[in-house]
Amino acid sequence: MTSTYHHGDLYRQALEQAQALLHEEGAAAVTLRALARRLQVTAPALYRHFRNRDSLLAALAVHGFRELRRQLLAVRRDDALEQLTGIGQAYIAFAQARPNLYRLMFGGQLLPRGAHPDLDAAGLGAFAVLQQSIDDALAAGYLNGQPAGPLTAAAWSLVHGFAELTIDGHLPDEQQAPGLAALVTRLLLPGGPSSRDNNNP
Amino acid sequence: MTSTYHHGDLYRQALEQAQALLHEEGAAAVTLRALARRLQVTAPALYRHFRNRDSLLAALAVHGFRELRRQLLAVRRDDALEQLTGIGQAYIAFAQARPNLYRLMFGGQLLPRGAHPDLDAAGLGAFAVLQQSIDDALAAGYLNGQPAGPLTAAAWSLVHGFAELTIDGHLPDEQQAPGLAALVTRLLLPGGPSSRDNNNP
DNA sequence: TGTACATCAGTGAACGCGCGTTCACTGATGTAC
DNA sequence: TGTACATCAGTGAACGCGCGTTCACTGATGTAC
Repeated sequence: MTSTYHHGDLYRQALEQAQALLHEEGAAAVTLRALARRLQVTAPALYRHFRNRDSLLAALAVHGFRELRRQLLAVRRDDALEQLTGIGQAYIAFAQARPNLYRLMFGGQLLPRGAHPDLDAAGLGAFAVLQQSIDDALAAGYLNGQPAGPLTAAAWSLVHGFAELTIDGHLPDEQQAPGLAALVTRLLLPGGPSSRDNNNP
Repeated sequence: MTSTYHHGDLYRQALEQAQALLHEEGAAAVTLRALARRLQVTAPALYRHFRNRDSLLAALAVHGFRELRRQLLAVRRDDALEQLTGIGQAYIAFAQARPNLYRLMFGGQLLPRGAHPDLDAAGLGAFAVLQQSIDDALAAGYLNGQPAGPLTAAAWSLVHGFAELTIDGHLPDEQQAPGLAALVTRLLLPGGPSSRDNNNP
């Protein structure tokens, strides 16, 4: 029992510690050896649970996308337009709370598309929530009936761009980011924030 | 003369080949040794021209920001609103033409803010062009007089987000990206593309 | 114009590092009878 | 209930790799007189 042989829980603990490592030091620091040190286990032991380093990273990203989807699904507002902006803000909050995870998920360099089918599916799962809420807003008569495709691309671009710019410190006034996020997500709406209440259908 | 001693032009050629290496294989592949191989020179020779690897990468990013600024300044449209969307599209085109350079410039992990003053200044120089064109659009009575700060953040988020999503292959319909970029940059405008011509001041 | 010499910009060998991964192994666990 | 044995999940040593960087050096260049 005191022996570390047959740890019993290594897979779960490895994922947990890999998430911590990613959060604290970024994707480049998530090496099998560093993870093994953290788990007080030899590095080859990890090969019982992960095919190689790449699939460890892919597993982290998959978990990230599923958690993102969960958080977006948790947003519940009565009005379809409020729902849409709420989802946008939840999206931004997710990225700001876990910048290194978010970079791994969207970095593009570390995890080439197509190499990990699970990963692609998990990404689409998160994307679908945003897409649905745009469809709902359109069905409710909002957004001037603009075509859904470009609208979705624009909405996603806006929140993704804002998230990345803030977590990388590129926006000058980052200190006021919370309020800024709300304003920014509303700017996409017809007429902008100042006219939101008096000229919608 | 046939000797490689006193190459004479190593700094310029090193920058050039480093740009090529970055473009072809990404920032991780820009190592001093790989660059030296490409230049048919020993690695320590590069230390005559760059303090270390990090400042080589910083030099690449600085050149990137200056080129981006140049391309944004080259946009010239009569109407202030056309100017703004033109700049947005030029921005997106820059990122799509040099994805690896763009990732290096905005990656955030590779080159921490504050470590390279030249780099921060070059970044602000590019940002200023976008900011100016928003100020101009506001002065011309466009954009419903919304506050310039959030507007600038939103505009930058939109083009940055769209650029990143497309170069990383995250947008489903990437094949139609050229037309999509035009549509997306117009969505920020009051009323969206369909009503752009008939309800502006 | 010629020569001594300082300086500049390369070379070649070497350092230590951490990494992913493979290999033969061994101790712990669970199962069939 | 006890035992033989297959299987599972670790260990420890080792491999080869490419990297950034330092060091003492040397060949080429330019300048002062």
